[in-house]
Amino acid sequence: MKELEKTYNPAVIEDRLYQKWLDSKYFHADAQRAKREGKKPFTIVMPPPNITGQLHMGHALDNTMQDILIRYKRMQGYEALWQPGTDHAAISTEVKVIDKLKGEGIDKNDLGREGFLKEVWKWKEEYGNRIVRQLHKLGSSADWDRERFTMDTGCSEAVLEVFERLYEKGYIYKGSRIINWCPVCRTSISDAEVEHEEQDGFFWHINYPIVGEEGRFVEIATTRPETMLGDTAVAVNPDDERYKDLIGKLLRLPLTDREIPVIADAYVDKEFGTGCVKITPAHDPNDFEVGRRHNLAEICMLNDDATISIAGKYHGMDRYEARKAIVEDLKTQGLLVKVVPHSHNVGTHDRCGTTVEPMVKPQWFVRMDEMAKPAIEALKTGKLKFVPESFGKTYLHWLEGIRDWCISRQIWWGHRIPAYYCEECGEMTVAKTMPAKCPKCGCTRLKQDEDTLDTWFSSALWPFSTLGWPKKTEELEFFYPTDVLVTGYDIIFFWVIRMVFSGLEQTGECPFHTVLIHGLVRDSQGRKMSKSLGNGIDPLEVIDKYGADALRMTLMTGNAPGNDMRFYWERVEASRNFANKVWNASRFIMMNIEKAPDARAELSELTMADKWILSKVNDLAREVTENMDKYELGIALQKVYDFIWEEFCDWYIEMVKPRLWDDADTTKAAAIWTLKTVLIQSLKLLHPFMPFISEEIFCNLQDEEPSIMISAWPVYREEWRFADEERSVGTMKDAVRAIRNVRTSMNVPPNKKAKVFVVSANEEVRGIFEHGKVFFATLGSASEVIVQADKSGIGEDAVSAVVPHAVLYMPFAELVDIEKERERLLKEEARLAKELARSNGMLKNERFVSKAPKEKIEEEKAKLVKYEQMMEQVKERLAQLK
RNA sequence: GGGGUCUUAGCUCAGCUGGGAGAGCAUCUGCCUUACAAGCAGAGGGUCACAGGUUCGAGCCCUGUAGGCCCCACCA
Repeated sequence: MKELEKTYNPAVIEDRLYQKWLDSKYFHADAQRAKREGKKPFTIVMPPPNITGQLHMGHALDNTMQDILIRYKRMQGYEALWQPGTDHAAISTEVKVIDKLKGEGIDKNDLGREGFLKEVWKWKEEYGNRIVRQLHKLGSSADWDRERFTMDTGCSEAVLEVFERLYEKGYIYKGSRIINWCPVCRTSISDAEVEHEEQDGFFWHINYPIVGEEGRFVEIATTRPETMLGDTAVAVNPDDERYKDLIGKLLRLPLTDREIPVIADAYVDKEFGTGCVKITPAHDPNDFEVGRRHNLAEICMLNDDATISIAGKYHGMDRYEARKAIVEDLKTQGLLVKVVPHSHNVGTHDRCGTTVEPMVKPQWFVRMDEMAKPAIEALKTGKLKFVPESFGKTYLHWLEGIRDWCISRQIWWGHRIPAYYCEECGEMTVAKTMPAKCPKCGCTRLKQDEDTLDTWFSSALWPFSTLGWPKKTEELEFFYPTDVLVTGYDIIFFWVIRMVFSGLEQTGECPFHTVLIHGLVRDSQGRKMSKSLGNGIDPLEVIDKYGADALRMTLMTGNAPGNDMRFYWERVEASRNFANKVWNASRFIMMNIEKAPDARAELSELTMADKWILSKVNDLAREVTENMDKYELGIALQKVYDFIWEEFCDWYIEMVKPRLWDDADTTKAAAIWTLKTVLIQSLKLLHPFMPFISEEIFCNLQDEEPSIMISAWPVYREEWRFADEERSVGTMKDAVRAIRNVRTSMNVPPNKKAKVFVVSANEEVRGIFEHGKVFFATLGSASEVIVQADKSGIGEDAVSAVVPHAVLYMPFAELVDIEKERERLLKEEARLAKELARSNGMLKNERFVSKAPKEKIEEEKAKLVKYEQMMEQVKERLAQLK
């Protein structure tokens, strides 16, 4: 056992302990060993952070929650695997490396595909592990020996396997369809990657002249006038009486030499706008559908960088530049009817914020209709659960309206699509490796598809690809399906849903049974932490200043699943203070153990107080376990906190002090044994939340076990249940509080000790107070405690306090203020009267007595008796004071 | 347009299956009491958004209203 410093200093302890845990392989899960030892698996896959990432508060929260669950289950005797790894983060990484190269004066295209990829891998080697090291600082007990990367050989193999399987099943197809295009990143993106934001814009009303009818026009309204260059029709509702005669006629498309037809389609809303809609099949998702229904041409009028591709005046202009010019020209020609302010939704790319352009391009898609079904079923049958449950609705809602998933990206960093084209006949072959020759014409010149896969395609396989799938590994067999997935509500669509349908499709199993959702960590004003606002708080800074335990505790207290939270430094301080409290209580206990290193005690030798606290910590273990099992981590931590600070430190330790100070006390050994036992139990319950401080104290406190993290989680023990002692100490606490109250209200200085008379007609109660005498000295500044059945020997100059079943008298002679005491008693009388009224009201209510459960009625009756007795005492005392 | 969620002490938030309103911070009053002033003891402070309903009993369940936040959605 070592001497501990006076204040807790996390900095010197945390790195050392983390290294010890790593060296001891405590984080490592082993299927073989587990099977040998008959252990059951408990598995969590870590959401792989991007290799471009830096640890932020979201990661800190996410990983703290996972670590808590993993440490808890590990202590419960499960073979707990926390599978870590990183994500290649396709677009994010590519953009980052392009930027870096740009800074060095290098253009991506000059390097070529091979050269560029080399640069990205170099970048990954250099920076890709940064976030992993940062996760270490947090205390994450992930199995780093199994760390994976979405583009390592195994995960890539899984990607190829899945792609091939889905292609052969017809679930993956290539087609020319309308997709979201990011003109800055120059790639397609999926629907989920588009963020909609409300923007103020305009409605431009434009006249399209009717061919052959001089002076007659069709008025359309648009928010994107430049797209008219791609118009191939104007549509009206077939039932719209106003335009019936127009259907089939031709219009002259202004600013072009083209003529376009008026068509009828039910998609058009008669009530909205002018009732006439310009149709641009190549640049609007609705128009695209209309166009396909009517066999309209799809005229692409934009280049990949959103400049105008159509030959003529506007060629090469940026889309917004062109918009201005076109509006100007229409005005000049007198075709612009009016401009109306109009706010509408604009889609932007979530990575770069650029307004996306819908475009028709040949892309790869995953058909979703069939695969969505089992994923929906999984939730409905309870195979999959969300915590909190309400997110299940979000999940269902999205799956039920799901559209095909665009998986191809026009970037280089990522898994290249395993499709090969014959340069001779154009035949396409999908295969894991390049075929030796074209299966159709036998030509040996084949070329791989240029596109790569959406980064979420590989992370969708994460729960099983990391365990060796498609190989039937021992790990996969033992640890899969995993148990809990912890993540923020913001990536349910991106990731959770895709993991579920991929897992069900490829392995036949739901990849996890529970999805534990957390919210966002916001700044103190409730704003999202963001780079642009500069309001982010670096978790590493918090760890530096206050320790990882304090950060973890801050993130876990007062936080319910799925709810956002705000970050306050004051809360970190409160957490740090708690760590210090634990530290000092332990220091106190160790000092006393040193004085009596061999203290041991049998349960029968324990005093009332010892049994009380043992019983309390026993209850705590049961309750905390229940909360943990229900994922109520915040509540569990709150209970541990309250127990340690209030019950253990403020009450028990104080109660025990006189026994420790008295060399002749025969119950000293029992006290020391109890202190140590209760502390160890508390530390174990605290460990998942605050792993470092609990480990440090645990190891200093005893030599039998090497680490708290592999010690056994406390279970409820019948022999530690002491209901009588819990009640008795409850009575004692009431009495002590009453004494303190009286003293404070009389302004009695703490150093002025006073005799306390306890008067109770109840023999049992007198017995309790006799037992409790010891700790009245420190807790109630009592110089002496005299327990008796009546008031004999107590002078008129004593102050009184009524507690259940007893009245306390303190002779303060010169300090006594009859008026003040009367005030206190009257206040108490009023309070009791209220309680009695409530209690009586309930018990006299026939319907309550006949319908309420028995134990509730009994409970109420007991309260009534207690209050009646106290009321009697108060009245008696008041009468005396007259 | 659809869905979700929130409204509880001055501030930030807990409150598990309905059974006497809680925490942290802040405020006020005493204390350097031999583990801890990052502490100890005490105090004040709430028509649990509003209106109905179910129930013996509602912060909790149901309906509606108001306000806030979020997500989804192809009204040009």
